[in-house]
Amino acid sequence: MGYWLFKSEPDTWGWPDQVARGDAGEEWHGVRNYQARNNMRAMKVGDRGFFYHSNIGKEIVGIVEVCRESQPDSTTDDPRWDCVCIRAVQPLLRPVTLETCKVQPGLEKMVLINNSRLSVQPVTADEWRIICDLGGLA
DNA sequence: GCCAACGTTGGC
DNA sequence: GCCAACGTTGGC
Repeated sequence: MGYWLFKSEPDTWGWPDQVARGDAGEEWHGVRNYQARNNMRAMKVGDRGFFYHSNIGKEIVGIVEVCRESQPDSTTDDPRWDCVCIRAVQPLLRPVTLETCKVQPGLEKMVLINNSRLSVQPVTADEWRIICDLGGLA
């Protein structure tokens, strides 16, 4: 299974918005960056992702699941852009802040820390486990 | 609110 | 194909 991280400004689309979509999920539209798009194209249904609040909070707040493979982005006619759908799975019991990630052994190489501008990022299985632990999930 | 980093655009 | 200009992102 693949692990990923999705960033969103909570002002625009936050974890509560994502939860409100329920199992139907939400199209992760609006990505206009090739690296981020390529990451989405590599996703499979059932892959897991962290939901990260940028700017406000700067913390990982929840876990999502990819519920549709990448398809054309409905918000543009530009055929270059497509995106997956994700649905909320569960919140972290305790959000994991960027600050925590920066000092946590094992997370030094996280894309979140080294390429903070990439909006859809891969996460390694080790990083996933460490952050779930920090977040209070078994 | 500022600014550094970085990706994209477009002229040549 | 190069590169300068520009816009956006996101931490601080």
